[in-house]
Amino acid sequence: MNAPALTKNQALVFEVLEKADGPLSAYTILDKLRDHGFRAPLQVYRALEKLLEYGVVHRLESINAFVACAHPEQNCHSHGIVAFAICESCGHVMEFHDHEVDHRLMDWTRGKKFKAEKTTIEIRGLCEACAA
Amino acid sequence: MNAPALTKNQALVFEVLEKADGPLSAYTILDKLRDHGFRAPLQVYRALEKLLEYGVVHRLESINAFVACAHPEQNCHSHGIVAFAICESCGHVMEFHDHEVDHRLMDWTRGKKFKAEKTTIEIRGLCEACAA
DNA sequence: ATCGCACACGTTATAGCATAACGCAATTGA
DNA sequence: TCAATTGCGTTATGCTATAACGTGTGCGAT
Repeated sequence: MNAPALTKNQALVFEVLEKADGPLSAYTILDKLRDHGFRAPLQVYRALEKLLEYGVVHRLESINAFVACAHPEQNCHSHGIVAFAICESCGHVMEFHDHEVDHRLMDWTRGKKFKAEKTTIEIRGLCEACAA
Repeated sequence: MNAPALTKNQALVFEVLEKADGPLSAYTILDKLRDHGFRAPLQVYRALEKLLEYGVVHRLESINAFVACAHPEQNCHSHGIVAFAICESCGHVMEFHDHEVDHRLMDWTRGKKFKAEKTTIEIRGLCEACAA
């Protein structure tokens, strides 16, 4: 799923996420875009839905927030499972991939004949700076 | 964290989760316990908080639901990271552990000096029966 | 014994996250 | 040109979770 040109709303939402230095909730995004004419949550959620589909934005399930992909130039969907480390103090998020983890999880699903659609890996804790 | 004797509310909530053959939302639990005097969400959330702490219940972040631990006789917290495969069709959940995955994620966090507190691994898709 | 503390509990209210359902406008392609 | 698709705006609603307050009970320390 490669990203076609973004619509106005999608571009606005993406821009907000890119500029943020951490994940944002849909409602926070909404607030940041009120000056640009956003009035309702659905405007944000609809844009997010597409951005997620294009792979340029990730959803952090454990904190109900969204974050711009760390390397949007490539197609993130081709990197296998994306994992996140989320600092609960400063809110910073690190995105990474580990093919061995992918492999082990795929082994498991294959063994169970489970058809995986979407896998979430999120580590919450304290980043180096905050743990000190 | 080993489980002390459960209080009345905790026992009721745990029983509901044990009898269910899939994850339940807090509000679904609430509805099932109205006959036992439950009136408000907090009664459920407070019980769940303790049950999570004792390791006899897991929270599924990606679907905002709760499920009884698959092997509550042991202390689940001692098994390393718990992973879940969640069927989006029938709602069934499989719980598993993979020490190699744990190891890889721990390697990563150690490398980044990230202090992990809680790790979520959830695979959503279709179970064997539903994929057929 | 009784005071103080910790903890479970009950209740009301509110905050935060997400989607349903309707209608309109622009685009596209048969 | 007509039908289908997609994006957009709006109102309303539903689901998830917690804040804040007060009550009662058990239990150890003085």
